[in-house]
Amino acid sequence: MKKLTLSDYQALAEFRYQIRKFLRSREHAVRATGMELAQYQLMLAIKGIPEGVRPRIREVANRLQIQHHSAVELINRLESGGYVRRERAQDDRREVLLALTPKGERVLEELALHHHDELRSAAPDLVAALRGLMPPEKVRKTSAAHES
Amino acid sequence: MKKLTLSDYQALAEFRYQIRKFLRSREHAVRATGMELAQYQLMLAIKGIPEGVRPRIREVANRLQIQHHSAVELINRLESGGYVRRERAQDDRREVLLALTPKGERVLEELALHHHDELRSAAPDLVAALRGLMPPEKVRKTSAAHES
DNA sequence: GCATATGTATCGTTGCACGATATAATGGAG
DNA sequence: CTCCATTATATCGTGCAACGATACATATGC
Repeated sequence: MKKLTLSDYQALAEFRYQIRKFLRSREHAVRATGMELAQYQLMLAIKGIPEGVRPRIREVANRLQIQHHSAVELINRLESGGYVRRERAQDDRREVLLALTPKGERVLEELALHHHDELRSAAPDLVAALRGLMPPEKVRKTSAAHES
Repeated sequence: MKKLTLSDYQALAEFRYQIRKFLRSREHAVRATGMELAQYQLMLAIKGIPEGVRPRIREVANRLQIQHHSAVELINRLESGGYVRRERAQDDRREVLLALTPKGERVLEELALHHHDELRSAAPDLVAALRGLMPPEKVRKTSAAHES
């Protein structure tokens, strides 16, 4: 099995650094509204849930890739903050459906707009950092790009 | 100021989901060795530090984009686990230089190898997800696109 | 030598996430 | 219809990560 060279380690570390710088500024933006990053992400998961999928706790937990009871805790905090509302499903009364409150919608919109812009402007750097990890010969075509 | 459409929210949520799935599998790989993700990342930051930069605590904290005292705590745990060694700098005795122990090197190599492979195979999907966030017309050239 | 800056460490707190376990509702086997 | 396994949610106790405030040590300029 092949070994990593020092510059492989450097590329990994550099990629992580770039991602993290981006994440960090988002963290600050989120905190400035009085929420935590994980809470914003949960709200985003509710809002951005694919068509036809019901916003149950389990579903949202899956989208966030956390245990369902971690989601429960996040939702408890979000509900206390007045960002999110729980609602028992009527057909299957085990299910709890989630909805954003008007306050939640407002905050989410502001943050997501910022997030969207930032991500779009960071995208080229992220792509470049990913290229740094690829074998040198294959760098040119990242995925489907029929080069210039 | 422009508003986000529902599909913008879905794209953001989807991107987050894809990243997170990747991150999660790494988390599991790291935990399986008895470490936490953040601890692995700190070790990677030590190993992958740019040439000519000394692995001081402050420096590493900067690379991780955390407060220096958060790094101190991570390092305390890493040192207890025998992954990392502290060493006072001789010229400036305020500085603490970090080095991986043989055990740390071994674990890091194994994890980073796995990480490197995974990241390389996930790269096209990540790039594709990033494209999903770009305006449809500008999709072709990911980075250097000067407007239409 | 002393004030100030810089680097590291400690304390107390909060949030996140987890495993284990509990409670509630559903649905199927008999 | 009753019992039981399954599914969905919630609670409890724990550990890690990160933070702000603060303290301590060393270095450097005046």
